[in-house]
This record gives sequence, structure tokens and C-alpha cells, in this order.
Amino acid sequence: MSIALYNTLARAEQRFEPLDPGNVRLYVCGPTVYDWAHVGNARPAVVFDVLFRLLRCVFGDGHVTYVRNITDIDDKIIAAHRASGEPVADITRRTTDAYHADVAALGCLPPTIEPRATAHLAEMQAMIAQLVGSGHAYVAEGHVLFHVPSMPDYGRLSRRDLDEMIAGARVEVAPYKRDPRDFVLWKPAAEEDPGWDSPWGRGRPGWHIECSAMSGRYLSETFDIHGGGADLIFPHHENEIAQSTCAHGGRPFARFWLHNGYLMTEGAKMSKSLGNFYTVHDLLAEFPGEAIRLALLQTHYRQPLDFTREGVGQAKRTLDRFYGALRGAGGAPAPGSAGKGAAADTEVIAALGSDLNTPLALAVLHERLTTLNRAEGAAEKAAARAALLAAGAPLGLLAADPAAWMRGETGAAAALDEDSISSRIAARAAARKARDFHEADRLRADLLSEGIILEDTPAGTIWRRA
RNA sequence: GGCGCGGUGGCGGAGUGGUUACGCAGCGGCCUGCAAAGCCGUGUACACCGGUUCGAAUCCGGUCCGCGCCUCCA
Repeated sequence: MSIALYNTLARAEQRFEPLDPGNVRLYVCGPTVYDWAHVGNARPAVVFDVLFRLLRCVFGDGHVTYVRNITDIDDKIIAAHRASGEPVADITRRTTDAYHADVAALGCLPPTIEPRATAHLAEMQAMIAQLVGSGHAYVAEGHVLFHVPSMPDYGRLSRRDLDEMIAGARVEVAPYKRDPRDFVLWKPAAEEDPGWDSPWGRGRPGWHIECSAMSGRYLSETFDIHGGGADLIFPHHENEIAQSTCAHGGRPFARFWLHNGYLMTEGAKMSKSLGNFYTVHDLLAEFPGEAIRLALLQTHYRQPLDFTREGVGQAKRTLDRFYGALRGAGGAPAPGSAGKGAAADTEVIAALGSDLNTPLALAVLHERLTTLNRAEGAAEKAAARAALLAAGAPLGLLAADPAAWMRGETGAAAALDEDSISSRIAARAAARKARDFHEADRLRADLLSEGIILEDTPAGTIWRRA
């Protein structure tokens, strides 16, 4: 099984071979915990969860190390603290908990390691000291700055020309900088703000250094894949490369750089002022997490994605088809363990191995669905059902209990009075038997108005939530 | 201005130098008391203009349109 991934560093698809098949190492930039996660945060979480699952399928569950950080020190967090007065530690803990709940609802596996920036100040300071000592960084007015001209290869990832970057600069350059392109590794902290003692005075780390320090700590100097949103290519990832490479004596940093595409909502750039800024938390009140996940995976990860409520609604109805077929196929429900023990679907794996082509993988799922719907007899149905579940597993889909899904229990919808539904279905059955179709249709219409759809099957009438 | 990404049928959305993507919606049929679900069948496509080619929607050049990034936090 070969995997090809689009490497931003090469601007081309490349065959992926890990440095160590016994320990495939993946780093993804996680959230800054100051506010609810929005769909723009959800996309990389879901996309790289699929990559994690693919790597586990190909190299074995225990042979992939997935690190996703939590940025819990940042100017936005301090700004939130100043605005509300809530202690910084409370903000970050509360927001981290909410993030965990959100991504779990989206069906994302926990990463192998989830380091917090504030727990790695020692590593960051050691790296900064190393950069100062080797002449790649300097101290100025309480700041430590990375000196960009000290790295001739700077700009390779984002394909930026060093000279043009100065010409295009539109922000006033701080006077203490030796070069306009230099960026902060450490900056002084105001007395009332969070800060740590350091050889350069009390302060806090710059934005980029945490990822360099934590990836080095958990994945070593050179590792396989670094992922994140395309908006991080510059300056964040460019600066990570500069810091890590220079601190590591020029040895390579991440070998593959993967970036998910931008996200729009309702046809426009995501913006709070336009009112199209969806938080995952709000969406989960309206849709099952799996529907949001499917809506995100229906577009290839590098393509721009226009996220709409209509799109999630359609994804929900698509899942209704899958779960309806699974429910009809019988067998013991296996919540959370779909595909476990079953051989991975080679067509799905091949699609995902082709630069995470999730839309193609989903087309395979639809083939498996049709096969299941055509299946006759218990044995054939059981085999088709297992095949569909095995196809969904690498995508993190179809792991819920089908019966619970069809009853609408997997979303945040209000609980139903099942006794009332059952008694009215019984009343309708009696009316049908008496050929009182007028009454039977009235009962069915009644239920429909409450969001309950009836289906008459050879085995009796079943219902589902609209 | 610099760098980069994208424009596929009513909608969503893959892919490929010559062969059905797939899903939704639509239409016809089977099934059904009627529906629903499912199954079978079915139509419209590759922004524009040039070029390369036996042949391009797929490669090259240009144009138009949409979008993003261009830092040191304010």
C-alpha cells in the first residue's frame, strides 16, 4: 500500500515513506484556547484525524505518534482576560475542555500526545538560548529576535523572496529590529500579564517557538509530517522551519508539509460581522457531529470549502441513508467499534492514500451502500453490512448505533415519547387491517407533523426522525 | 504591488490526453392500499481566448472572475 501526499514544500504530490515505519511521526498545529472552536478550526482537526486513521491502518495502530498542541499562552488569551476579568488559567482550561468535547463529537480520535505550551517553557527557552548562542538570534530591548538573514534558505516553504518581503512590508518596523523581517522569539511581559523568568527578563514566548520546541521534544529533530491550515504557511510555519533548522545545526525539520484549504461560510469569507461565523458548539446544537464531519470530508482537504447549513443538512440526510440500511441489515449494534477486527477496505485505503481523496473514498462508501441494499438473505446482508462498516472506519464514519441514529438520539434533539409513537403505530396498523386508510393516513400525517417518518416494511412498520 | 489557490452539469463535488465519477434534486419504471425506504433506467458539464496534438475539459500561453497570505498584536 503506497501513500502519496501533496507536499507544500515541493508544491507537488510525493510518495510518502516514513523515516521509521515503526513510529510514524505527525505534528499538527492545534487551537489557541481563548474562545469556542469554529468550523475553520474543525476542518484541520477532522482532516488530520483521517490522515491519522489512514497511517494507523497502513502502519499499525501502535506505530503512529500524532502530536497536536494546545496554545494556552497568547495575546488573544490575554485580551480575553482583560475583557472579562476571568483568570487566564480558567479561560484556557474551560476553552480546552470545550475543544475536547467538540472534536470528540466530530468523531476525532484523541492525538497520541497533546502538549500545552505553558508546560514547555523550559524547552522553548533552551531553544531560544541555542539560537542566540549560534548567532541566529539576538537580544534587543527585552526582546529576543530571530535574525532572518542568518538563514539563507528562509522563505522556501512559502516561496517568498527575501528582498520582496521588505518591499511589500506594510507594517511599521519596530526600531529595535536589525532587519525588518526578524521575528520575536521572546518578548517582555507586562507586570499584570502572565510571564516567566528567563535569561532575557520576565516575559513570554513568541507565537512560533512553541511548535518548534514541542515537536522537537516529542518527535525529535526530523520527523515525517507537519500539518495545519493553509493560512499558517506564512509566517508561522516558515518561522518554525527557521527556528528548528537553525537550532538543530541545519538538520531537516518536517519532511512533508500538509495544508488544508481555506474555509468560507454561506458563500462568504468567515466573518463575525457577517454573522456567518459558526462555532462547532452552536452547530452541534442543531446537527449530529457526524453530519458536520461528513460535510467537511465531502470536499478534498486542499480545496476551498464553502461551509453551509444546507450542506450539513444534506450530509445528515446522506447519513440517514447509510444508517437506515445498516439498521435494516440487522445484526448486533456495535457502537464505537465499527470495522474493528475487519480488514480495511482496500479501495477506501487506496483513495485516502491518494492524497487523502475523501470524496473518492465516499463514492466507494456509496457503492458499498448499494451492495448492502441489494443484498438478500441474512448471510449476504451481514457480509455487506460488515463491508460498509469497514469502509467507513478509516473515515471515522458510521460508528454510531444505527437504531439510535434513526431515532435521532445522536444529535441534540429533544427526547421523544416512544410509547406514544408505538401506540399510534399500533392504532394505524389496526386501521389498515380494517382497511380504514383514511384513519391510517391521518395517524401517519400526525406523526409526520411531529417529525416522525413511518416506513412500512415486510417486517412491520418502523419509524425514524426526519 | 508581491506570492499562492480556485473557477466542472440545477446544486454539491472527484477524476482523466481518447472510455459512466459519485451524491442530492428532476424525470420514467418496479414495489406499496397510498406513501416512505429501496431497486432499475435516464438528461444537461468541464469560465473565456489562443496554441500543442490524430484527438483537450485534461498539457502550454494569455484573459476574466472569486479567494487567501504579505509577520513581530494593535
